[in-house]
Amino acid sequence: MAVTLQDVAKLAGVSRSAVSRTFTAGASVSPKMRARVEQAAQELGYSPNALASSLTTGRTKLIGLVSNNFHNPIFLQVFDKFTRALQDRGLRPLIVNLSNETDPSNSVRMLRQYSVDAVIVASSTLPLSFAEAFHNAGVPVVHTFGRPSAETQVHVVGIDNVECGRMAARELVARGYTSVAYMGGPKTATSAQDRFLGFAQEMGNHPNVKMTHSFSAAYSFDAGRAEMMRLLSETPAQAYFCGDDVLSIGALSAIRDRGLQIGRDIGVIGLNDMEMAGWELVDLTTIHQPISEIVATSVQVVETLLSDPDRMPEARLFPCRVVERATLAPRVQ
Amino acid sequence: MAVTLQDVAKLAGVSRSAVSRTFTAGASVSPKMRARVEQAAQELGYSPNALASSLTTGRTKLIGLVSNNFHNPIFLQVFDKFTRALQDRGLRPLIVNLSNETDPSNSVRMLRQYSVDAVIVASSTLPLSFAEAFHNAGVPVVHTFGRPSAETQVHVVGIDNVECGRMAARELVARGYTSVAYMGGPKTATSAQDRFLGFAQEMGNHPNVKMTHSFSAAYSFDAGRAEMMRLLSETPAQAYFCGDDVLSIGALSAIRDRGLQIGRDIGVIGLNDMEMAGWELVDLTTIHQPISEIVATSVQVVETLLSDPDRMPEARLFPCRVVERATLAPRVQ
DNA sequence: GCAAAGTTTGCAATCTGTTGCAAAATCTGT
DNA sequence: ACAGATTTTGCAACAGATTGCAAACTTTGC
Repeated sequence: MAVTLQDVAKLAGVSRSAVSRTFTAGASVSPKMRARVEQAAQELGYSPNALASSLTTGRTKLIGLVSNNFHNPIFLQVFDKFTRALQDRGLRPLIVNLSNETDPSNSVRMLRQYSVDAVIVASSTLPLSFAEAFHNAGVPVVHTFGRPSAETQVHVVGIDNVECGRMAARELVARGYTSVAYMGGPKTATSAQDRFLGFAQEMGNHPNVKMTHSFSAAYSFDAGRAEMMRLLSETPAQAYFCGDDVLSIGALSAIRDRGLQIGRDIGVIGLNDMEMAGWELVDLTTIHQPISEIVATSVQVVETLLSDPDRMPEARLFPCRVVERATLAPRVQ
Repeated sequence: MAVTLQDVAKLAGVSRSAVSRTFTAGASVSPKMRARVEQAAQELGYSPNALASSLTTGRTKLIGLVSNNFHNPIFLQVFDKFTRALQDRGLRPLIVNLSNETDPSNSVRMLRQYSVDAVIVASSTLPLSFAEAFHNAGVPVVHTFGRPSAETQVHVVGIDNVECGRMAARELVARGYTSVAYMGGPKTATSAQDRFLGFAQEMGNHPNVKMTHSFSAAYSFDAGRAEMMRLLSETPAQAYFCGDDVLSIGALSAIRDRGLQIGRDIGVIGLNDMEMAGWELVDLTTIHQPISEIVATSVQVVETLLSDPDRMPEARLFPCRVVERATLAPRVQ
């Protein structure tokens, strides 16, 4: 059914090599030859088989894009940007949905079977070991939204979660709250841990402000709402740093339900600055995470890794900034 | 670097065919042989090269998943379900993000180069011709969320948008509104057209109720908000059927901004029943679209198409139902 | 224990394309 | 028009697997 190199060669009356070369950038073909081949190819509707060529070249241009985060709307943006950036460079994203997996070995095997040229692990909740499994299998890998670490061999692109924790803490202190809390994502997520670390660290500088903390079950609306419900039934803090916007929105929902007024009775600051955070009915004060830059950089790193797979691993962390909206009390002069 | 069939064969002291057969389900290998090969494979960490095998078998197990909808949160659910359903069947989704494309030919070419076994077009805004382009290229295709048509050769899985339009109209009439409107998605989207068709058709049975309509720029929050802003500055209807939940939420935002009370002053009914529609701060009355079934069926159809590519095309449409929440006036007795 | 039937195995061709190498063709300068 | 340099072309081997076929083995029935 499909038309092959062979068919084109026959029709054009030339060797198979000639056809191959017309479709290989930088190969030596005379204009005359090229014209003849292209004519024949046109006629037959030929287009080269990328998989067959990958056999000899050792390059598939397939990039594994693995994530376990298919419930947080921010990841739709992430996927959008990733898929576009990759295809703009002629690379093809092969998606792996890890939602229930805890064991990397399956995905490693599968992606190796498809000879992906590299893997992007896009998750702030997967442990370092996950990305490392790819590295150990000899596949270049970048961990987007990962935790940087001196000992690892994997490239990391993301934000400094510890610094974000500090930033949130400073922000709450500056608003004059005297009792604050961290309501994190799942305890096992590196991002949840690091954000807490920074938060607690900064609060250490303000012994007169009371600090508590807790973790919720997932980075999801329901988890945020449930956790805030629980907190409100005890003695709540004056303001919360929620580990993520969608968690924050869940928390806001619980707070409203209790008839408390957000911003005045109780403050919330999130993290991510997802599109929805700016919607009038949410209007969430949050820490902006520069998703576009993170994704763009990740793809860039992948690209350099393609030509230089053993390049020294580095961590590329982007600065964040707080976006002031309506869920915190005004700054104290 | 990579270990091949050859290497395993050598180590096990058997022919390459033997190794190939141990890794091919249903091939004839003695238990003794199999054990020996598996032992050797284990030792070398061998796993077969899916791409090389696809050369001879003509099957890649790659499924093109093409969409242009990376801004509507409902599509994160869609991707989640698709990627899982596919990988549960040993199929691999190769994503194509079409956001800016209008010409199918690029994606057709690209997916043919990668020899995808089939394509899923997941979009309610792309024209029929898009999916047909794949069919014409000889690639089995199912159009999820597409518009069924008697003349086409492509399989369609989705909902009956015309019926949904009628359903919305009946619902608004039952609430006693005397002036209603349709605020659709982009005029070029088949879903927006069909929903309007049904809406207008049903309203034809109620000449005493005034009906108007308009289309917005996209299925997005911003578009919904902008369009509702515009409508409110003229003489708004009492209730709106918005073509989609995210559009509805945009509209709600505009309505609140005007200081109008939702449900009492002005009614809104959406379509999709996205997760967010159930969040307390949204609480949107909407028409539920059974995403899970639609996706599951789409993948099923793809699977049957793999073994029987020329199977008669059919449309599989799922019933929808309205989910009553807080954005419409109560039903009139 | 033997022939017939049934299994398992290996050989060699095949899938589609790339590439090093040497032969053929073309170009250059005079 | 010719030698020498340069470019273009085709041959044949190769990438990593699968598979029809026939040879080699096992099993079965008697």
